[in-house]
Amino acid sequence: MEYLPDVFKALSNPVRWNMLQLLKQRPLCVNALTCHLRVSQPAVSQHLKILEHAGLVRGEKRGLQVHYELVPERLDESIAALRDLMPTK
Amino acid sequence: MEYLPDVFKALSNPVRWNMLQLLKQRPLCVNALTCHLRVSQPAVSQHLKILEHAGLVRGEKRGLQVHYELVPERLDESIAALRDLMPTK
DNA sequence: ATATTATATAAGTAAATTCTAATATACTTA
DNA sequence: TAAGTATATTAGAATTTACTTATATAATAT
Repeated sequence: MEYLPDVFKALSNPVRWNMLQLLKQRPLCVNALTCHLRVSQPAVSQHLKILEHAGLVRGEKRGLQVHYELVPERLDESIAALRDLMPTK
Repeated sequence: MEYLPDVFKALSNPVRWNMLQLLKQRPLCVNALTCHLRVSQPAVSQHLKILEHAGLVRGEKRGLQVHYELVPERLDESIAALRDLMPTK
C-alpha cells in the first residue's frame, strides 16, 4: 500500500481527472483525448505516463494508435484505502 | 464536485496521509501529531491547514490546544467520486 | 504584568509539477 | 525508400509544494 500517495497524486490534477472521466465510458487513443482537453499532445502523453505509473490506466497498442483504458482494480484499491480511513467501522 | 482535485491533492502527500492515519482512531492536538511525525510543528500546522481546506479534517479549540479530527462525510464523498469513475456499473 | 505553553503565520529556499516547442521514434502506406 | 500519421521524449521556463527558521498570536498560570 506504499504506492497510495502516487495514486492520489495522479488523481489530484484537474486535467488528469478529466482524462479519467473521458476514459470512464470507453478506451480512447491519445489523439482523441487531446481533442477533448485544453493542453497539447505532449502534455497528454505526459499525463498518461503518470496515470499509467500509478496503475490507473493501461495502454494497448493497436496499429498506429495506443488505446488507453481505466484499470478498475486500482480504483478498487484506492476506494478500499479511503474506506479504511473511515473512523466508524 | 469541483473541489475533488483539492481533496486528492491533500491525500497525495505522505506526511498528510500519515496524519490521517493517526487521526483515524481519535482526535489529536497539533503537538501530539508533531511527536509522531518527522517534520517540524509549523510544517504540521501547514499540512493541517491544507487538510482542513480540503474538508478532510476539522479543528476544535480546547483551551490551549486544538484538537483535530477526521471529517467522515468528506471521505464518503471522495469514495463516491472514485466509485463513480468505475466503468462497470 | 510576566512567563509559559500551544498553535499559527511569514519569509525564504530547494525541489517538484506542468506546461510548450522542438524533436525523436514507430508504424503504415504510396 | 520516402512521406505521413500517432505517440513519446527532451529541454527549458513558470508555477507550486514542502520544508525550516524566526516570529506572532492566544490562552493559561505565577
